[in-house]
Amino acid sequence: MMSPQVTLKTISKYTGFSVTTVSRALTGYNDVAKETREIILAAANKLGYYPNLTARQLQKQRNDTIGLILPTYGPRFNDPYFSELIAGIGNQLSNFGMSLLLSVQAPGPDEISAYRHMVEGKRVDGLIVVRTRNEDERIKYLLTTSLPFVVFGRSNIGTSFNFIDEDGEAGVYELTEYLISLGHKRIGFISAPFNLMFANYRLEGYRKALIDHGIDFNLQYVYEGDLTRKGGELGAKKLLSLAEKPTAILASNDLMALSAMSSAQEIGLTIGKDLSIAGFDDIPPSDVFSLTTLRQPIYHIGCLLSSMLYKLIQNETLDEPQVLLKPQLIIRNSTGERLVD
Amino acid sequence: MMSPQVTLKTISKYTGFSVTTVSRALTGYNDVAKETREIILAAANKLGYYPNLTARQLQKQRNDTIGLILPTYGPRFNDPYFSELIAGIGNQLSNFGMSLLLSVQAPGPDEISAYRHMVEGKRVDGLIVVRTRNEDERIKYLLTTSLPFVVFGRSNIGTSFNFIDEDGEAGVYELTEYLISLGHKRIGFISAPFNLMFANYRLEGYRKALIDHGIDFNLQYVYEGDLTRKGGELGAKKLLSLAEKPTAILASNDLMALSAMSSAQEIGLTIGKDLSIAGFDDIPPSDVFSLTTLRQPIYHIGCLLSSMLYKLIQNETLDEPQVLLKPQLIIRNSTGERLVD
DNA sequence: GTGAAAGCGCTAACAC
DNA sequence: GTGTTAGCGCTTTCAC
Repeated sequence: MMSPQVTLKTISKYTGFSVTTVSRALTGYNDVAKETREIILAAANKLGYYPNLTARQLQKQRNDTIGLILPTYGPRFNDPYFSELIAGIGNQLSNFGMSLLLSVQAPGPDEISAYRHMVEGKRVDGLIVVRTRNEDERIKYLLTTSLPFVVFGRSNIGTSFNFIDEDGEAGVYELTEYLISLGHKRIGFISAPFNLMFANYRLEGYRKALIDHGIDFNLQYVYEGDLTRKGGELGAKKLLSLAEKPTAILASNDLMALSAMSSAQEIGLTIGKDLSIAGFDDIPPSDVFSLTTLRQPIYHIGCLLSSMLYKLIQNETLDEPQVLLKPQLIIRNSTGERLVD
Repeated sequence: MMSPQVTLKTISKYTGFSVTTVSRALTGYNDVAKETREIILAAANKLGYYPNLTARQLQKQRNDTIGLILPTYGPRFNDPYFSELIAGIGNQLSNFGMSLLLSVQAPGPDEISAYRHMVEGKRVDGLIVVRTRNEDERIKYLLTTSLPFVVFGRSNIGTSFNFIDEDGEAGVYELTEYLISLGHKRIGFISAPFNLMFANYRLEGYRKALIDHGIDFNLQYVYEGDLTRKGGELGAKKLLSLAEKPTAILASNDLMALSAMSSAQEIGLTIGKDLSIAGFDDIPPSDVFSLTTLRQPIYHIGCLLSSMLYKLIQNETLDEPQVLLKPQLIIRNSTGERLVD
């Protein structure tokens, strides 16, 4: 209960062996007499010894902990897939006996402080950066330190770094091409905020597919959404109020796609017939609503991020320091042949 | 860059003052000469000093960190609202200058080890327990330690502890009553796994409302789902294959409600007319699909959990050690008057 | 005001 | 094999 902490010293006094010997016996050194070890183990067990991890960390200059700072805003602004990502990162980490130190910090002036706190306060052995942005200052900062880190996403900072990313461009290209093959010519695009790197890749896939098939890329058909329900709704409204309405709409994430879907239904359109809709992510409800989408193996990405970082921390070199995963096109009923003009 | 760590000693040597004085100047003690402080501050700044948090923790016997162990399984088994909860916990925590140590550990034999690791390894100043279960052993364990902790959810362990929970029973009672008021008499219930406490409260609200309105509580109308899409689908199929089909279905969470909705639509039922459906949580897509549901202020609950725990850690007493929040009934179009027999 | 000394709990180098 | 000593970087008595 409120018992004073049991330390090596306690066991040392109890058994008569020195603190050093106790330490060695407990950490499994083999230059300890078998009998001694047994005595010490028994005592430790009896007294309920558990090593003080902080002390060990200070001594070893290693925390067995990695950091993750979630760039999230207030309520309802969180990607549901962050939990999936964290689950992947965390599960893999526990295989390595490491833990995750997590902070939540909205992008802005305090963000780098949060990074400094972890890095310069020597709280973590490595860091994972997620949701990259244009000229990402977090990455720039980390490059000035010697701390190992891996990034989920790419960024145009002019220096190379270790990352894993989904190939949004290739994915959306394939999806757009699929829509074109269904006869669609006017395809709207509800984008994520342009300062997010993935938004650009996805948009680019869309643009290229259009061009490659002789369709004009027209900014009128692009709406910059905010990744939330609201964004999808506003995007759908704007695109569907154009004189020459799109017959298909692509959204940069499923949440916006789903809400665009619902907006369209409200004004009487039948999805997959009057209007085709597709998203990106394949979050659980997408399946439920038969949304055509691109699946990101987000849990798996989390595992991979942990593994890569762990290797870096162990000073191993990565055989694949930059991984690009192709998302999988999942065709469901929200997309269909162009029937209207 | 790879520069050796700048410590108090470095500054001490650089300025000629003792380590003690440097420490006092930097932590803002006022018994340091103004001039001395300025010299030291300047040096610290110039050398890029940042305190080693691990060392400080060891000395202070305090980590400014709280722990959270996510009881989650593999991919696709994660409640999307965990990210919302974490965002709330984390954001509030940073207001207190504290961080969050997070582990992921599926329920099972290793789970308590994960708790012991945090608690007995003295890695955290307090702990948050989420998703309570019957006879929750995690809580039992924590009660044997002297570590402050708060729980999201209640449990029948026979001892009282600090918690915050949503009043699932009252919520579902109100919702069931609402359905009854619409004329529904045969109401199906897709439950969460019975070992989860919240499942029982919600089921109980349903049961009581039926009884109170003279409707038999019949276990045939209850299906134990697994909280995933699949559970909702199987639940809907089972319930809708009964000889006396329900005219309304309640689900213990939105994800199951949404997939039940979709299953029903597939066999030609119009939601809100032929069949009413309601859920619990109000996750983002629920809004989109006009699902009647009970809203849990999950982000806010996260904030509250942090605040409560912080107070406990500061040795303050809680004026409200056990909080029960009434969820808010959100009526949308998935529920309507009973039209069929 | 400032410094010397001790100690948080642990590990590691070196002796014996 | 085991103990002594030192030290990770910090804070905190206690002198002066």
